[in-house]
Amino acid sequence: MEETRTRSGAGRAALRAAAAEAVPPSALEIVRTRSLSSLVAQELERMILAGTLAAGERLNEQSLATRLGVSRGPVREAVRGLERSGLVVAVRNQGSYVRQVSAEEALEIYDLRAAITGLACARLAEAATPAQLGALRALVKRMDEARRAEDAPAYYATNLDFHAALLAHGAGPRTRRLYEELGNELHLFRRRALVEAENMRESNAEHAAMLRAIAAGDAEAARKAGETHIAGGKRRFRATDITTPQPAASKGENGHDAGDPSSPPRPVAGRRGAGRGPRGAA
Amino acid sequence: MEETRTRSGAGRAALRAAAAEAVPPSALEIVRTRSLSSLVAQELERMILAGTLAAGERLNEQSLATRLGVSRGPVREAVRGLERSGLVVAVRNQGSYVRQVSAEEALEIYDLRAAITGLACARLAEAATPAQLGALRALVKRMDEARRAEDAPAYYATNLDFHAALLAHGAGPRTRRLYEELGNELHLFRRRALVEAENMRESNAEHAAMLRAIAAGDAEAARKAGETHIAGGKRRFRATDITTPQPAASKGENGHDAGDPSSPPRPVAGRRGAGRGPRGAA
DNA sequence: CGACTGTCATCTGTCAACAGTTTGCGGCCG
DNA sequence: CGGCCGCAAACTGTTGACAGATGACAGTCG
Repeated sequence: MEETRTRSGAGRAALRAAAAEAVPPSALEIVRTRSLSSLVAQELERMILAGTLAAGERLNEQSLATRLGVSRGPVREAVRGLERSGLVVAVRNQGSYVRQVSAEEALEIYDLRAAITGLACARLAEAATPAQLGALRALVKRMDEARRAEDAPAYYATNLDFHAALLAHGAGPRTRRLYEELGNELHLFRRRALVEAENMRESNAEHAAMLRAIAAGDAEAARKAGETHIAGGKRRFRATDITTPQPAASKGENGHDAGDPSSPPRPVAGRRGAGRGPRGAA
Repeated sequence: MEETRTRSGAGRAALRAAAAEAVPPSALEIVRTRSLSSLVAQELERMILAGTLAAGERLNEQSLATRLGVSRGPVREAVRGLERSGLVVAVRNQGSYVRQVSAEEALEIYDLRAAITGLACARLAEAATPAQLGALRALVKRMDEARRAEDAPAYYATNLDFHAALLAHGAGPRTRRLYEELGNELHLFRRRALVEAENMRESNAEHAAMLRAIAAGDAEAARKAGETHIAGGKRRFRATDITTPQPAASKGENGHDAGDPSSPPRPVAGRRGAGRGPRGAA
């Protein structure tokens, strides 16, 4: 394809249309507010979380730019942002790769989410309104119905709503953003399906326990119930993932210090250039 | 020079040899490893945290580029990264500003750090080695000496070491990074001096309590002690900052939902362009 | 004397081009 | 026949240049 750098206007229009689809309120208005870089970043993040860009995959700037109908500049800026967010890792003169989250990191993220959920539950136990409690109860009830009907997708969706409501009422905006970012990182685990796997009965029983403690105004119990719930998810996650190194015995030296925080630049699958291969082939 | 792309093989070997030899210090070698964008980002972050770029200050891309001796491209990429990190906020066609952290956000960050510290303490209570315990004890002892000598700077530095050691032994790399980022954000509070203000006696007593619980292997008590310590810092912070809205009475509706997560683009002080004024005037 | 509008300089957003490096493939020598 | 060298291509890193927008000053009208 030779349209690499010819008509950028058409491509941009395409991007605008794609971006406008998901947002009913205004059309070209968002373009006046958001810069191309941010739109590209949003789109890349969506692609990564949706799996269109798989974990470990290499990001070709030129290809992405052409695909989105923009120049390489905005793409580079967006990738830099995503790098800071921890969604991609970059190696100089080599390229950027969608980050791969190891099992250890996934478990660590579970711990963080547990702490945050516990924090929100404790806050909620101290200052929850009857309306908020009612909303949470309704969500638990909906999950129970989904569980009875064995409707896993519905349960999963409502579960997300429940946790979102928990954070919305019991935590500030910064905490919510952090929780969301951690959730996104969890999606980069090599087998993301594990993240969504849940034992509905066990899980919802824990939800109910959290709610009871919150309603009782027992901050300490609520915090613990929240932490336990996420720890349960972590346990179910670990039980499913056979390759996870169970820390079982070695309690002495918890060698957290080893290794890089982000996964190394291992090229993984996928070749880079086609060498001197025929470039005109269509 | 016409040798642009002639002997890449020999040049490569030579460069590799040079790279292998000149490992210890840092020369122009870092430039070969890190990209300009990352270096600029690092420098900007340093400037922001050091106060060279004050909170609310506007970032002029051209000025920064000239000052750092690079083009605007790397600067823009770096700023995008810092924007994702939450250190700056950007408004389209208007510029980027060093983020201003409100009192509410600062308090929220304190809560998050408390949860993280509690997590690390609990982990440590379950799996701390005698060597780690000894190191922590030594730090507490050093702080006590600094307190007796009323050497606030020394106390502050050792306090940082103590918390760093806590995280290094009791948490994973992701947790440590998060803790550091939250600390950086705290530095963006309008009166950053408050963050560093500590009641040395009270603070170190809490350190000792944390250590006791960890040594006793009581994870729950250790977690609580860690949380209490940061909560104490939060309390001291709030007591000093008179403008903080004490949530005292209104327990009913905790309206966390209001407002943007990041401070608005308020232009704050500092004019932008000089208009059509005489530019040559000295 | 106050409010409004026109004009302009500065800055950001974006694009296109240049330079350097890494990498794969083909050929050559041992 | 295997390993090494050299070439070539693609890709990233960086720079410079161009358009659009923003904000402010200055003149003018009510």
